[in-house]
Amino acid sequence: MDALRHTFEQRLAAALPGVDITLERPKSGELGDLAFPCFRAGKQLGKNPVQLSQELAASIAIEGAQLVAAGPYLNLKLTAETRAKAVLGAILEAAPERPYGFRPANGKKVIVEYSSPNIAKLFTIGHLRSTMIGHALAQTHQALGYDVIRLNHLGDWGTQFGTLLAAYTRWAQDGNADLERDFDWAEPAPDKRRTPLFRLFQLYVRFHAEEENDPAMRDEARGWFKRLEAGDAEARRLWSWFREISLKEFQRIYDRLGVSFDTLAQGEAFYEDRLVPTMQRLEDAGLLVEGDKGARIINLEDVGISTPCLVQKGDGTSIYATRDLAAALYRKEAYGFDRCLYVVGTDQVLHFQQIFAVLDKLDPWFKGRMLHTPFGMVKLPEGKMSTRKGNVIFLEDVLDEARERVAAIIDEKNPELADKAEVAEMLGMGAVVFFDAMNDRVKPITFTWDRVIALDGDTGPYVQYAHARIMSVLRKAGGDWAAKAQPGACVGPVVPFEPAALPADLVGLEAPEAQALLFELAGLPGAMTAVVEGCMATPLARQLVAVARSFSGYYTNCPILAPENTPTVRDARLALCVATARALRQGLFLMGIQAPEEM
RNA sequence: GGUCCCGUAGCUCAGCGGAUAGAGCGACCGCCUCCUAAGCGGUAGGUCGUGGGUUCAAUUCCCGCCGGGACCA
Repeated sequence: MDALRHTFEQRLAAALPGVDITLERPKSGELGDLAFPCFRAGKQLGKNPVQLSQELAASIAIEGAQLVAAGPYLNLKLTAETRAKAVLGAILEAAPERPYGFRPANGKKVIVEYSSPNIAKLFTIGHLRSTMIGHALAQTHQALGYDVIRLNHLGDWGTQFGTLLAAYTRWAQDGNADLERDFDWAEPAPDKRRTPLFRLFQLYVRFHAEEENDPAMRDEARGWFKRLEAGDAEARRLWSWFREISLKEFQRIYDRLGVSFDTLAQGEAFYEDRLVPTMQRLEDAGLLVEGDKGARIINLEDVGISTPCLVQKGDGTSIYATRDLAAALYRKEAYGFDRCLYVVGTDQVLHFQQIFAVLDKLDPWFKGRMLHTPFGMVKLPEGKMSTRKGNVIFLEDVLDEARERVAAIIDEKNPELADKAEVAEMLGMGAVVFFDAMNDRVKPITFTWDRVIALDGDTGPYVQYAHARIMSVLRKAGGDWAAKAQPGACVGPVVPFEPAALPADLVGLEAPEAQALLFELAGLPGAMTAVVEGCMATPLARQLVAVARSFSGYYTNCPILAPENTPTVRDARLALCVATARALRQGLFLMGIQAPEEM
């Protein structure tokens, strides 16, 4: 396909010297495979675009393709066979280490900072957004040849530890020091949540509830955080223990989600001893100004940000802006990146504008390298979720509920299925994770169970279903067909398949449904590029749906194993199945979703 | 009060300078003697919030206004 594109571009350039040639992808495969809109060229040459397109169609010839003038567009339409050969070849003959749509190393380094949960809090449905968007971005960048560093800026420092330390010493230390039992003042935790982390969370929630009526408690919490920052041994010991408890739980969730990081050791606390040098650098650069109550701030009015960046509070304690600055400076030294993505919610847009502006002032090197990828908050129909108030939807509850709903459907539709539990987990996850990617907009999401765990229509399970059906056909085809859609062990973003030879003859794929499927498969590399350019998984998710949808059309209209098919037709159609299965499996994997063999 | 984001079909959302504005859900009508009906086909449903401007071309870019949200104070 790339070769054909190149030829088309060259022919156009030869016919239109001095005109910039930008090709588009037509809206549908019926129009063609590549389109050249003649508006701009027409203007440059003083010609009517409709006429220009007709002239070009008549004067340019490309083997295996037809040039069609459609109004002001010049469309390159491949013959059924060329299209099949180009697309199937690109997928089936790809080297195992560089699947379809992947690119060779480009020497660029990208840091993706994502997930970043706070210690002592449980994952809510909100955390899924950062975690899975970040995961998909990391995977796709890697697929396109970037060197990716996956960082988790754990919230393991900050004033919330003051709260936690105060709450723990107040209510837990004597009676329940090891957090092994439920508290007698709290609702007993459901079985699956009877963990030390959940009890820490309960302490946190209780402290905030009682603090409302007792402002003195706020000072108590602040006092503990000061002790922690000052290196107080007891505060440190508890902090480190809380952290350990939390990390153990987090790891379990990450394992379930199939997400991993280069390190979990570079959370906020990691930068603690870099705060003083960072403040010094700001001071040396003459950026620090005295704010209200002895706070230290940096004015950003000259760069169009009216709110100054607060880097140290009046009481001398640090704030997360300082830690983000220290982190960025450290990352420059340690990694020397080309791009640093922060997958953090829209509520932090001002914060990152400020951080990036301060970095620009401090060191021009940062200019253009820092990028905030904001995503909308998850809200409940009754309003904002609040961990403090305890009205939250926990991520694990959503995943469990999704799994149960899927299991019920399996019992109804395919009770004989082996590995029921495993498949239910795959599909449940597929539903929840895919939903999130389909809605990757800056707009907030209102959580309702039926929306987030939808299983019909444009959903993860729909794409997974297409894959399962293909595998079923391939199994029935016998021979080594099923094996051709069976990958080796995944490495990074790569789902490795052994190269498979194209059938010698590709007749049997002339039907519009087969051609439409080929067209959508051809759109996947572009979708991957769009993920990296737009920093969102949405284009990939939508292209996968388009592939799955056109596969359904192909499946219903082009019988693959029908006895009346000649072996040639059968083989060509099976080859398209294998290619589709490979593409779907790889695409889903980039998003962190597994493709089942059967469902 | 200031800054930023969002207003597209009954609902949830794509599209974000160009070819007849697309999906899913919901509604209605069809399709399992045939490779998994978690599916497929069809019908109904839109002055792309609103008023200007830029352009050969605006749902898409710019400005005002009206609604909704976020952040800062």
